[in-house]
Amino acid sequence: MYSDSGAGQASPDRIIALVDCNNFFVSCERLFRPDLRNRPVVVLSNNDGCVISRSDEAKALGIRMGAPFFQIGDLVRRFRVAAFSSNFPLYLDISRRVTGTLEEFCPRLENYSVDESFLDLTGLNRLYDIPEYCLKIRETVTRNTGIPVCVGAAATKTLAKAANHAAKKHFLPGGSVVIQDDFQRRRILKWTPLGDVWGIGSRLEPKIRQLLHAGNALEFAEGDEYRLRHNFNKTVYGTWQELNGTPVFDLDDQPAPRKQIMRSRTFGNRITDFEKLREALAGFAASVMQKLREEHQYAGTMGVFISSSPFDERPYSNSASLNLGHPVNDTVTVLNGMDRLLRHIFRPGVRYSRGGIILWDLALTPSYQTDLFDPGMQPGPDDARRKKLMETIDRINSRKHNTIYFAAQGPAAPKISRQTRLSPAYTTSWKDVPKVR
DNA sequence: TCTGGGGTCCTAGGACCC
DNA sequence: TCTGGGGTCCTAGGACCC
Repeated sequence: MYSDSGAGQASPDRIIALVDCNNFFVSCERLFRPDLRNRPVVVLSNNDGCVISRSDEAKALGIRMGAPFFQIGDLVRRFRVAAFSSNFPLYLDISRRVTGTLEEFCPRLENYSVDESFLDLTGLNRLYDIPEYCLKIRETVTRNTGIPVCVGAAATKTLAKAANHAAKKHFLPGGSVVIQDDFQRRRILKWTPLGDVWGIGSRLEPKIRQLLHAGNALEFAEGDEYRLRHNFNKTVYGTWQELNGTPVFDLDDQPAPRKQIMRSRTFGNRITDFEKLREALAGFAASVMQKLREEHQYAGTMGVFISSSPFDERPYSNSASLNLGHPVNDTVTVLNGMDRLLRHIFRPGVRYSRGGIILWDLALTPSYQTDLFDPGMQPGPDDARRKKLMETIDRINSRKHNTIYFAAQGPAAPKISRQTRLSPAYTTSWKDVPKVR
């Protein structure tokens, strides 16, 4: 993430654009439901628990990000708010289409999240007028995919974020803001509340406000460098430098393989029974191992965690981990490990509301060669059979999720959470493709 | 019995992001 | 009754070694 070299010595025409989809999950749902165009719409988290995406109309009603759905029941009924369970396969598919369009504009691109990409436009100012180019990106994405986006561009990622934020909040028209000189930089930063700066969250905001007497991004950027460096860590200092136009965070267009993978859910109903809990965790294990194999990785360490609701009178949570000896990618080994770990931390009488599996020490090879002289570490015929079995299961399940599952997952394997407001899988499942009459 | 400093490695916890 | 899921990075402090 940090520049290895040349931080602060970027070419004078370095320009990074951030393209951010507006209300992304809601916009995806609206693609196939044009009748929802001017209605308030929200998308809900797992178990239809919290609001995780809101249309402008829903925001105007005062529905907060993360609001528990059951708490806004009145608003939902009174204003006919359309609510959807989250449909991640759909959102991922649309996300890929957006990225595909962006690639036509810029070869160097970082997919920062499902709804945001950084584009390196450095050098293009010799061929194009950058503000015009950004507007064209915006129009083309919307035309090709139906998803509205905003664009912000500047010399650093943090400034591009601020510019994008300004475009989104309708500070400036056109849905695109480009910072090209110091006057524009100061103007945008003055409009940006401190807590909206990328990298400044709810814990740091009051501390910075107090120590640097800063209420907005400009006052933060002009705060005393010495005080800053002696009171905060280097990430905060990096953010400060970026607001002042010095690049610190590089474009990460070739992300390293991830370092951990996990699967966890809040259960649709509380679980007290050991067997039921084990079945739920077996489902997470199967899912996380499939993901691991998809990414051609092997795990060296696994962990299990379980907890009651934090709102319980006497909350309980615990976790345990296990060194797997050598990196593995077969589900059976992890299911056995999960069983051992769970027996260790399971406490009877607790109403469990959540659990999960984590894998660490990921590697791209099984690394049998750790000990050439120990025949126990060589791949044997069992490993080959196991490998073949996993490949077969993955191939079948890639066509239809959970067609084959492990006995440990129990008879109710696919149903751990409640999703009562799911939209059809318009783009990823043939049977749900909309029909033209 | 008491007494030193410096280095590395690991882990837990805290902060952030979307 | 009902409160998301999946990541990253940084730092402090303990264990251990010489």
